Parts: sequence; structure tokens; C-alpha cells
Amino acid sequence: MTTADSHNGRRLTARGAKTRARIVAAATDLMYIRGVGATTLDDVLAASGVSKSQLYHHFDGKDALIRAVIDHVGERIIERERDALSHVSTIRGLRRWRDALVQNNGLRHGAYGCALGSLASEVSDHDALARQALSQLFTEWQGLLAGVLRRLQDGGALPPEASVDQLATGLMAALQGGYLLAQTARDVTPMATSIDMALAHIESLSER
Amino acid sequence: MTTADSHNGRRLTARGAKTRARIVAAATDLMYIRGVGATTLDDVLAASGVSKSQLYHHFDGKDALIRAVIDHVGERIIERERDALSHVSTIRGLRRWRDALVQNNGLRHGAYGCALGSLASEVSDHDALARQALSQLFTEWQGLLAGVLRRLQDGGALPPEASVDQLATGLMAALQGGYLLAQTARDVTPMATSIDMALAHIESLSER
DNA sequence: CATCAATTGGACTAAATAGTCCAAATATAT
DNA sequence: ATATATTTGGACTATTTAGTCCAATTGATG
Repeated sequence: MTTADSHNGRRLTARGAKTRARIVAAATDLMYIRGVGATTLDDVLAASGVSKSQLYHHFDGKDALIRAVIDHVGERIIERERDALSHVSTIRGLRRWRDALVQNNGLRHGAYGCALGSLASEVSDHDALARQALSQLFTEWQGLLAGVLRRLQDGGALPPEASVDQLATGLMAALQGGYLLAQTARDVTPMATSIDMALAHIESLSER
Repeated sequence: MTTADSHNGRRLTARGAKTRARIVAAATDLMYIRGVGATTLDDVLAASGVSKSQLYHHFDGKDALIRAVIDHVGERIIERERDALSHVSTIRGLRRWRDALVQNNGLRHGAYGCALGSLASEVSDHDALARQALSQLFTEWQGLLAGVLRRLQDGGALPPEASVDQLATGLMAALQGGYLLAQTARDVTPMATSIDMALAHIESLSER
């Protein structure tokens, strides 16, 4: 899956794996809070308590580390969303999913935005590999939403002619746009409003 | 309006104004293409053919220059959107607005995203003044959309009980989220899809 | 144990970068 | 014309930063 490690043919000791994980974890936190560009390798070293040679032993350089962070964030989010969505088959379930995301983002008053969206915005135009990975992750996330919509459809809560994939795209865009507006306003409200509009639209499709 | 100039009490010659404008123009382009963090002051100097003392004569430092870029991009976009939206009062007019944005973004296959949204994502968490300026600009832009919706309402194309401001927020989020997905996919399609969903929702409110 | 590979510490380098400084040149106003 | 303020050129400095290197240590394997 990940091609971010510089030593693919080599073996990896338990100790080495632990070090690598600590580096990625520290880099993930720093890049989320400070942004990718504003996070220096020395920051990462200090935060993870690791030496420079360890970092360069496990990663080819900063770009490779960034890609590892993307993989890590992606795994975390996909796992979280799979847990949250894979058994949802009602509008009420979707609303509970919305509530959790809004509440969680509200804890920071919208600051830092979506972990995946912020990475995508900063990195997409500067590293083709990273962009592709992010694009795939968005697609996967959208697929989970499409799964919910398909189950709604099967249950009669969405008409058969509704285009599940397009609705999932619209819902994902509402979510990401909401994250951005909330981040800029330092207020979750616009995020809540925009997801609500998308959900209202989905709901309205069966009432006409 | 702008507080980005470092020498507010001083006079400004025609020559000085021209230099200042050249700096801002070059910085705007570079920061859009390369991102804010990846644009160095030396890049700006080279692109604008200006000396270091000129840059520091007109701006307190990089942060002040970034704020001037935000003001500049904001003015450009608000002007463009005012021209495009202030006389729109039909759904068809909104669709033409959508077409223009999608076509324009399609020229770059989605690359670089929305000039304002990308700045917001990169800068909001790192400079409170810049964040506030960006937040105001989004609000102003949203106000133009709300104006269109209010005219739709006056013309009977939107029911009186519809919340124009919330719909404008949702439409703006769909737009920004669409820009981000298009940027990540290097394909405008998701942007078109997400705006279409928002417009379909707005349209559907008068058909129930 | 012996051997080889993985891992680590940390000093070192070269380049990039934001910011400073001052003298010279140009414009403005009286 | 003269005095004053703005504008400009560009060398210079401090720091930061990504990346290199090598010797020493630790772990895996036969």
C-alpha cells in the first residue's frame, strides 16, 4: 500500500517499526496544527525525540515523510468513517454521523479544518504522488457515503432513479466546503449549515 | 480598508504606488501557483524586478505582504462576482454563473483551486488578521449570492419561508468543497456536480 | 558464538531565507 | 532653488533548514 518508506526491500525490526511510527505520529500532529510547509524536519525530530539519521534511515526525505503522513491520516479517517457509516441505512443515522463530525470540529471552533482536506489543499499541486493518494482517499471516503445512500435506496428512503454517486460527491463537497468556511470563520456553524442543506436535499428526493 | 502597508502616515508617489502594485501582483501570482509557504521573498523580487529595500519599504515583512495579497485577491474576486451576480434574478442566471466558474476552473483541470479558498486554508490558522480579512471576504461573497436568492424569492422562484442566508452558506460551501475535490482529482467534474446539487436543491424548494 | 544487517547519535555542510543598513537618487513643496 | 521626504540599489548578516556522513550500537540468524 504505502510506498513512502525508503527501504522497501529491507527488513524492519520491531524497534525500527516503533521508531518509524513515532516519527509519523509526530509529523502528523505537527503538520495538522502548523501546516505541512511550516513544519520543519527539526520540529519533527524534537517532537518525536529521534535523531536525524533515524529519520533519513526510514524516509527518503521530507516529501516521503509527507506521503507517509497522508497514508497515516488516510487510514485513520477511513477507519473512523467505516465504523461510523458502514452500518448506517437511515436518514436518522446520517444525521447522527453529521452530529458527531460537527460536535468534534466544534471542540476546536473549526480550527485546522479537515485533516485530509487541509493536506489536500496544501500538497495537491506540488507532489503528484501525494495528490493521487489523497484523491484515492477522498474516493474511498465518498464510497462509504455512497454505500449509505444505496442502503437508503434499498430501503425505499431514496428513489431508484437517484444518482447515488453524484449525491455522495455533493455530500462530500458540502462537508469539505463546510470545514473550510468553519476554519476561516472560527465557528462550526457554516459547516453544520452546509451539511444540513445537503442532507435536506437527499431527504427531499423521496417526498416529491 | 487595507492595513497591510507599513507606512500609513506617509505620502505615496505615483512611482511608489506603481512599485507597490507590481510587488503585490507578482506575489499574488506566485502564491496562487506555488502556495503561500513555498513562495519566498526572493521569488517575489525576481518576478517583480524590484529590490529588497523596495519590498521592505512598502511592507513590514512577509506577513504584511501576504495580507496585501489577500486584499488584492479579495477585491478582484468580489468585483468579478459583483459583475456576475448583482443583476441575476433567475435560476437560469445562476446556472450561467455556475457554467462560467466551472469552465474557467476547467481550463486548469481544477489545479490551484479557488484563489480565496486556497489562501484561507493555508493562512487562517497562522495569522489572525489574515483570517479575519478572509472571513469578511467570504461573507461578502456569500452576501452577493444571498442577494440573488432574495431576488429569486421576490420573483416567486423561491418560497418566502426559505432561509436565504442558510442557502447562500450551503451554496458557498458546495462551491468551495467542489474546488477542493476538483483540485485533488485534477478534474472539474466533482465541482460541477456539487454546485449542481446545491442548485437543484434551491430549485426544488419551489416545486413541493 | 559469529556474522551480517538494521538501527542510532550527532556533528557537519551547503544552500536558502528573512530581515537590516546606508548611501545614492528622485520627487515634492515652499 | 533649496529643503525635506520618498524611493531605490544592493551588499551584508543571522538563522534556519534539508540533507550527508560515519562510527558505534543493537538485533537477527545460522
